[in-house]
Amino acid sequence: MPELPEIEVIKCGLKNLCGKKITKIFKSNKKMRIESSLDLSALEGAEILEIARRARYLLINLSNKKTLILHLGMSGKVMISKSFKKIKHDHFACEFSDGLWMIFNDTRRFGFVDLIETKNLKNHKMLARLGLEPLSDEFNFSYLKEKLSQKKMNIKTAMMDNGIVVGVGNIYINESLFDSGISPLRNACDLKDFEIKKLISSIKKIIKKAIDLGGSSISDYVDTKGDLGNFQNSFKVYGRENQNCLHCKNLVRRIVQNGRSSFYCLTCQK
DNA sequence: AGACGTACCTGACCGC
DNA sequence: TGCGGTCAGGTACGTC
Repeated sequence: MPELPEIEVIKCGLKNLCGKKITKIFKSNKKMRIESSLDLSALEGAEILEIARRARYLLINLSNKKTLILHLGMSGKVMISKSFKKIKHDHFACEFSDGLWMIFNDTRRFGFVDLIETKNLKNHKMLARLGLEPLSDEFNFSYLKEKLSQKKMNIKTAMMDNGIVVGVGNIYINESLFDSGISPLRNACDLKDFEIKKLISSIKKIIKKAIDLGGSSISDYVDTKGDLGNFQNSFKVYGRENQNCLHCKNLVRRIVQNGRSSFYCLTCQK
């Protein structure tokens, strides 16, 4: 499933679409999580100016002052192909003047495709209330200390709150808490200063490494060329229930917090 | 207002 | 072989 590193890898894979003109649109009649604000046929004739990313949203800025927003949900894929033969779960595709196609396929339809006036982008209901990018300089000790001081919930759930920091999903928060030696059960507001600092550096380190390795391929993530990522081979706790902790050899435990699996080591994470 | 639970969706997997 | 149940999880929304 795509988290921030996977979206970043896909963004880079789409960069060579810049300068291309959209000539044709395909849209399935299956309902996505949210319906497009503008008629997608307005894409035809537009040129791609820039590919950007905010949180888990891919933002494709167009010459007609509109922005195409793609969200991959749990199972979305974006592929670049020399032809388009519709297969199951293809929900959106556009052809460019050189014959290339960009195809959006999403088995579980947790994702969506939306077209919006670029000037209204910041007010889009999915983008308006987002917290900081984890790799930004603003995501630092003083910011996180302030945010966590208001949170009575456990640290794992708190860090998955998009209003604090974006793009850190279940895999990366599990790995980051293990790396920083912090139990997912700790109250967010009880973390010591040194623990907050360690957690921030772990998150930044792990997300950077995941981007370098091409993202994590579990279930069905692939990049725009259909290649798998490699970060899943670096997991230290995620998905390792009842296996030995790589540091102390005790068993990795699995619990459920806020309806999501948490994996952690009782000995290494306090 | 903050915290928590649930719905959305499909395919893989498991036990009988 | 097949069938029903469970799980995966980002996000919005409903409820207390």
